[in-house]
Amino acid sequence: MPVTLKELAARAGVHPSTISRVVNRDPGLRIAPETRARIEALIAETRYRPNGIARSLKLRQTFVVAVIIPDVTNPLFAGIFRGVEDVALTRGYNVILCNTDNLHEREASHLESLHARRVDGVILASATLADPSVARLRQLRIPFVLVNRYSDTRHAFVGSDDVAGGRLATAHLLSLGHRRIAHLAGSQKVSTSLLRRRGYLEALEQAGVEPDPALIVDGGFTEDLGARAMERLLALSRPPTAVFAVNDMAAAGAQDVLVRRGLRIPKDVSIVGYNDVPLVSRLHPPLTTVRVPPVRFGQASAEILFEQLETGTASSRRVVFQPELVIRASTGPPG
Amino acid sequence: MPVTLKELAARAGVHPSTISRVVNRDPGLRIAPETRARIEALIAETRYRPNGIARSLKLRQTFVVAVIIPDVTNPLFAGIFRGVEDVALTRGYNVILCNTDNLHEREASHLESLHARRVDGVILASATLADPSVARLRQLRIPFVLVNRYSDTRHAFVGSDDVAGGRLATAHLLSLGHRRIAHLAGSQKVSTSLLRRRGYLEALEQAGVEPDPALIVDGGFTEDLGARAMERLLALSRPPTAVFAVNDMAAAGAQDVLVRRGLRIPKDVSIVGYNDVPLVSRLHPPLTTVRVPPVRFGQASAEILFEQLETGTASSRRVVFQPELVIRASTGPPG
DNA sequence: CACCGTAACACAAACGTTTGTGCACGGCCC
DNA sequence: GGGCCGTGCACAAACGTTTGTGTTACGGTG
Repeated sequence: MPVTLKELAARAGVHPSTISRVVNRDPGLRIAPETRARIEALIAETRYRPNGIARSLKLRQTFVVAVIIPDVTNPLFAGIFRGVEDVALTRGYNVILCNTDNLHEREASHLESLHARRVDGVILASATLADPSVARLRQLRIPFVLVNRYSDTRHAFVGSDDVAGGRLATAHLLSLGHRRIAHLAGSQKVSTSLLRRRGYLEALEQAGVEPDPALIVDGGFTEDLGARAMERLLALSRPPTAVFAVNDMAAAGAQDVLVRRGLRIPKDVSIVGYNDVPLVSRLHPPLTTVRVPPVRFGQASAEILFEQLETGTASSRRVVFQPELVIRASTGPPG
Repeated sequence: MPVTLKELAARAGVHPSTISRVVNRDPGLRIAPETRARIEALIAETRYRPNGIARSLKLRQTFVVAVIIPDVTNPLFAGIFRGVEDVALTRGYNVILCNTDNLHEREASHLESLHARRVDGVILASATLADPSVARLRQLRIPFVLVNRYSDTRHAFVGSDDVAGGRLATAHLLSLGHRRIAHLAGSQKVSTSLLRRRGYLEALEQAGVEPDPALIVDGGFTEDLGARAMERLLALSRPPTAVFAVNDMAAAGAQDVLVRRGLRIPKDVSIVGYNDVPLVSRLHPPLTTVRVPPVRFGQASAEILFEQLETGTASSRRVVFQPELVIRASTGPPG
């Protein structure tokens, strides 16, 4: 049971409020130097730390923010978290991490819990399009910023230009001479997937190649789902010569089935991923991918959040980074 | 500004304590069915959620635990986090995540902050041998459990048998015929590194091969450090025919320099990693490694922590999992 | 009819802070 | 010597709960 203000006050022979003021360096405090010295000595001696709970209750501020993501196990989201933690620490904040596994129900349940805890703000990386959770956040008047994905364009958001990313990847394949380019799309309920697909379509159109619906397969974000999608593509009468995957894990899954089938990459099939997560540069062959800066996502979103906390007004700032194509050995001219 | 107990009480025409008791389903509460109905309707209508801060202050319990790890970006620690979050959620707990980057200072600073917040418990995955933070945790009387690494053997701990893991990896290489087996050791300040190295030495001894100090190079846990260590090994007059790395990232780094030098794996050099993180199975060649169950680490440690919270007594339970060798294509007989 | 038990609540203190205001005392000025 | 001002604190309310202990009214009992 740690020391309390009252106990310190009793030992110092002063009123608790006095202790409080020296702890908080109240600028309006007029105090005798010797009294202050006595109190400070006592504080140091007892290693007194104010009870954050009581403090929060009084101040109506918890100095805690939460980040909600689909899954930390995904390096993209882990990076985002690092970014927000970085800036949160400099402000004396701690951060609660919530994984949703892309389940709306879990997201909603986390939200209620975070509300009950009165977190000062939320950074949401798991938003789906028209996500009911963001409506709830507004209703609860919890400051928040969307990151990586957005639910609609009215809210503060930081991410990257996914349309441009999709275009980048697809244009790269087109420039290599590919015409039958497949797309391993993610869930169309999330903005990133939707936009990358749009970028894909735009690039095709711009190159004058007619998109083939059969070449667009809705998969998911995991190795497993990427692999299954790839299998469906290979079953086609005219399989693609290249595939653009919605993320690196799906690409890795696809790559795996290609290798198992004895197909050569990029000779038989070129492949490009998205995110540039660790180790994809060491795949066989090293994966061409679109790089985004997850840590900066986190930092920027945290900064916007704190801005909101300071001004007390919801912002609708949008900061979008430009993705970067990193060309490795998984792409080449069609054989 | 959310509804408070008092407001509800006023609107329901009862005393706040009554509302509190129905919210908390106080078993000793005798209440008129109609009053209860009225209150429950009001609760539902206003979506009232008790202020967790006030609750925590009164109950002296925050229902928050913290997980302290070196870096979430490492899938091992991400997995541990998922494990603890899983079980924490079922108990109505949220979890704060803290990254230390293996910096004692950051660890200590996090600890003070967590103490000020009065978290109910801590799960520490970043402990070094004789870690001062562990001493501090005891001093602060914060229930905690060590995971993956330990600081000394007196405290609750969950992890795996790293000596066995080191033996497993080394014995595998020995059985393939290797005699000059190098070890990319991590920091000898952390138990995992120390123990894996011990396992390595034990296996050598058991096989009757004299360990060569030149073949043991202290590196670190990153790709970069693994790469540099590998370079030093290759500069030796008699380089090793196999290397056992303290973790997968170091192994990947080592693998990269081997490939760049035009050496064939496993023909020229065999390599084995540790942890079996995602994608190492898709490296070129797929990495032989020692698998540990990070999520179960997290779950088990959380369960021990909650056990301590319930009984109110510090435990010194140790649960250790047996690591598993998974043999892939990065290991083979010496060429 | 006095008494008691019980149902159905109300009361108030406490958790550990923060902060606006109040107050006593001493010194200075005129 | 009275008034005034500044210094150095003390006082108390408030933040939103929880919970042990009253308190009231009513119905039943002997």
